[in-house]
Amino acid sequence: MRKVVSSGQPTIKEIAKRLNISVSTVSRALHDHHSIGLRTKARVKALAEELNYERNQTAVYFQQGKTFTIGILLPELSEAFFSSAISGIEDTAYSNNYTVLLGQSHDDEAREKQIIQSMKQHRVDGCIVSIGKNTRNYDHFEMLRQARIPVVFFDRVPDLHDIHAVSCNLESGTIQAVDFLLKKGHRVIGMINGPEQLVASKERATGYIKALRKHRLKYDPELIVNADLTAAGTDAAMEYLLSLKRKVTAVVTFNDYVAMDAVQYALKRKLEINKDITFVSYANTPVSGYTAFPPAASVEQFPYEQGQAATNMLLSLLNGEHPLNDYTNTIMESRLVIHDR
Amino acid sequence: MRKVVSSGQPTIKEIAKRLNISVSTVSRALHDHHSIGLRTKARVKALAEELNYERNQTAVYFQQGKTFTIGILLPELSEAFFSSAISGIEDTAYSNNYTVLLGQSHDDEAREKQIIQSMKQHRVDGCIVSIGKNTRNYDHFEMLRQARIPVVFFDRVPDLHDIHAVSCNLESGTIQAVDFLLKKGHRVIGMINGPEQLVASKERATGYIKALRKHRLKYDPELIVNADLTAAGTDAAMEYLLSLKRKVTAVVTFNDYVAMDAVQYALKRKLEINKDITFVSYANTPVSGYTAFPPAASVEQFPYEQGQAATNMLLSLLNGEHPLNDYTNTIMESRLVIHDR
DNA sequence: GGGCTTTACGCAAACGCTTGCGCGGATAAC
DNA sequence: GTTATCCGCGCAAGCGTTTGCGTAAAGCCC
Repeated sequence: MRKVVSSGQPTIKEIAKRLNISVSTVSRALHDHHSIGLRTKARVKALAEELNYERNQTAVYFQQGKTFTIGILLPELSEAFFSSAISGIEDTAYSNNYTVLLGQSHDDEAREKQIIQSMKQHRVDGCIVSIGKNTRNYDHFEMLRQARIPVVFFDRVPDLHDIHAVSCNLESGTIQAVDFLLKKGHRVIGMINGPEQLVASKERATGYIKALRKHRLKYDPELIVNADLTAAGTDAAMEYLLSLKRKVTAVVTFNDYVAMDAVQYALKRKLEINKDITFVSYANTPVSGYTAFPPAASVEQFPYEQGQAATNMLLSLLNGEHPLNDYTNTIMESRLVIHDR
Repeated sequence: MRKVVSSGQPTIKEIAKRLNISVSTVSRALHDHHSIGLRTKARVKALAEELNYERNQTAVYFQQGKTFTIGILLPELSEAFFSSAISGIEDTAYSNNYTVLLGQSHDDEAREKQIIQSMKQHRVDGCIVSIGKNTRNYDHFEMLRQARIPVVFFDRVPDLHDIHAVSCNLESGTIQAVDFLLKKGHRVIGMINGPEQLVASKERATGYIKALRKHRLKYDPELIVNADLTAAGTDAAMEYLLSLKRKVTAVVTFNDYVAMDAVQYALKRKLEINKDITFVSYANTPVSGYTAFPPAASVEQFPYEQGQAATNMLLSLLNGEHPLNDYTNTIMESRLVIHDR
């Protein structure tokens, strides 16, 4: 017969043989099943302990069709926002006895699809996903749905209605941000927004517009520019904003990294930060506190908490506490954190 | 019999039945086994395609005793160094068809042990580990060895000889760093080092001493202080260094975060950075480029490359290309990156 | 003491897949 | 025409665990 790679790990079969009882009895004894006598239980447990027995989870997973594993798909692990989110996800997954399988898409749609495929093959119980900024096709998630694998999206959420999602209401944060700038006297406020298809970009834009309307100010579409979040893209966006006839005195940037790049560009153009031009941003990255010119304020998006919330939602889907087809979009409030008054 | 939770996913059994052939034939056909006729292969593949068949990996894992999964244990996912490292690990694992299971210890030894335990139960093929800064007991890794699960340590490596490890030679980097400061005229150089039991701390210390010796300068043990890497610990260390009789004009800090905290402390003490006091650090964190007072130089530790190297090493252990008991310590050279001349 | 329930355990199937081996039939070699 | 060779496929075991059901033995009540 086939060569068995004896891993040396003892099995319940082994225990059963040594004790002259059946494997089912051993299994039940180890699970404290009521129908097993106290003496047998004790003997089984003692021997298990002695042999250093450890349940073969792969066998259990296979048998039960459940892996107690959740897949996480993110664009980029090394981005601060996502690494905090992961941290939140891993923590709550861990305390619910789930483990976490990881994949990064690097914002590449093809790789995203492959990772989802691989997770499906791994038979993860569910997924937590933040889509890449270029992803426009959602077939791979549709496949997950057909395989009955629940997915919770967070932060970068596809623009669909029939999904589970956790995200931060950036509209309100944006309103706070623009309010803040208006109160400081700024009237021409630019915005470096992200890729158009991101829900987050839309929320920022509408927040921006609503804030202006609240103050009975006219909205000038020229002032919002969509960028690709790279340093070069940010430079181009800044160049554009500074080239407008109306003099831009403040800019709302997509996130703190964009803000840092924008600051660098402004410095190159000999502008004085917080005087000639003021920046307000998103993410409230801790390191920005150490920077030379941190944004005057930043919208905190609570990545760790978003991770927790997404995981909790997924867990309640997995436990059947929440019906799979009852799509909910948990929205967390963002909050403007003011660094410089 | 037991209720089967029909996941709807077709199995080879199903295919076999529909085609009136045996499961073994189907299995072999899908694997392009030479002993299966071309016609049958085609028929099987066509039907598999049509039914959207997908191999149940949990079954394969179980049957083969291999999971194509590697476990990663790190102190803190949200630390820039580690998130870069993860990124490198995930990338190389991915391109070798391995997936990645994740756990963070938060520098807590108990949690570290639990995670290792969980990974062992998950039957990961191998592990990549960076130990917590408080970990002093290595029993959990000994258990992995007994279970024949190879482990590659990286960055934070336990002080043992019979392990596989990838790390950065901080001694050479430290020599470069101290050289740099000496050439700038500094003669009293402090060092805020990490916890004593970390190998990295020892390397930093010996590098420091060797650099002085190279320049025929006497080594004053008072100038090296071990800290715990928290902001408070850094403050205390700075307070101590600044209280010495000999006036410290430069400080080598354990990493960029410590450097940032130290800078903040110095500012509070009304010291002028790069004049009254100069900092040199480790990690070369990208954000430090944006900070008001980046360290004058930083020792790059190549986290992404360390992650890659560790993964490659683990893979060659798993493929049997490298014997399990041939313990090697791959050492990558660190390199001083000078920001401010 | 007969019928009942309870206690404590064993039997065997099932989860989906891989693989060593056996075997019938076609083909090639002599 | 006989024997050796090879092709194409099926049989069945086995991976470790769980679990529905069957069943002895023991205990209970009247």
